[in-house]
Amino acid sequence: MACGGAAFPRRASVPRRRRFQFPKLPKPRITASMCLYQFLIAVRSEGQNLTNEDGETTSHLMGFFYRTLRMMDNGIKPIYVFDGKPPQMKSGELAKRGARRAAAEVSLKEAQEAGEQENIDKYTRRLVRVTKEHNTEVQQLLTLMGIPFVVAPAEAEAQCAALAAAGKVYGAASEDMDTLTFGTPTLLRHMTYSENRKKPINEVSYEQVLEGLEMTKETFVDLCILLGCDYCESIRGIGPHRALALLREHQSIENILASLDPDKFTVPEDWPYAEARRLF
DNA sequence: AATCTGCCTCAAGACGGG
DNA sequence: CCTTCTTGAGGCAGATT
DNA sequence: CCCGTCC
Repeated sequence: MACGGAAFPRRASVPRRRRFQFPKLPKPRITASMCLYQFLIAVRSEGQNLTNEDGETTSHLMGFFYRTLRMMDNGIKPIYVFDGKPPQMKSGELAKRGARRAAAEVSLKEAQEAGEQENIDKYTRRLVRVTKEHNTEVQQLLTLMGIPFVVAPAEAEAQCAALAAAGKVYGAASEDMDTLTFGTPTLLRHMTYSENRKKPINEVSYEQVLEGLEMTKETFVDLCILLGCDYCESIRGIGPHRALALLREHQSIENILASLDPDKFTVPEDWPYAEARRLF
């Protein structure tokens, strides 16, 4: 999502390089849906997913199995969090996605007709879709492995943040900055990066972010809304820098709106920023 | 001149032998 | 009625100050 | 590290 790293000055995060690819931490929570996508897209051989003898896909199971073992080897006890019902999306976003998918389908067909294997692989990956069965199968695997998991009532990020805030787990592992907006005390980024990507695990402290930005929880939430979260549009022409500057000056979206030059910036009609705020 | 925003595109795991 | 669901990073052009 | 293989 769009609450991107660009919004956060480097001092707000605490990078830690470790000898192992995972830190020695007790119980981070990990959002599972993105893992599913990654495994289904990446775990392939000659363009095909790995399968059992009946032709059923096993890429996601391989991925979860080995990654979880690796974490256990490094002294981490993960708790996976699955998304509950899908988030209600903006209709514009949905349309865009449909268009992208359709474009990929056309490109795939062209590649197939031209016999361009490289492009066939590329567009096949772009069309990967995670099903309910994939989710169920992974949950079954985790059960058999004795690894706990939770199915969130709604968004996994919110659930992660809630349990981290309650002190049940060390932190939330996610690439999604919304997790921080939901109030996770500790956000672990790049937790699932493979070793060859050479990225250090990034431990972000909510408190230090607020301190570094000199913001309160309330202004931080407003900042994320201005940057464009999953729940509502952002204001065209206002990106990270202006959003930060405006909030520094005015403290809240209401105050900003009151002083914003309507000739320069167009605020979306019926802009539901208050609803978005309530969700965080 | 130096920023800043927005749009485009791409790529996405893990293991182990040599 | 069903097929549930993606996203971050980096590069670039053009607008803006 | 590189690259074939995992199913």
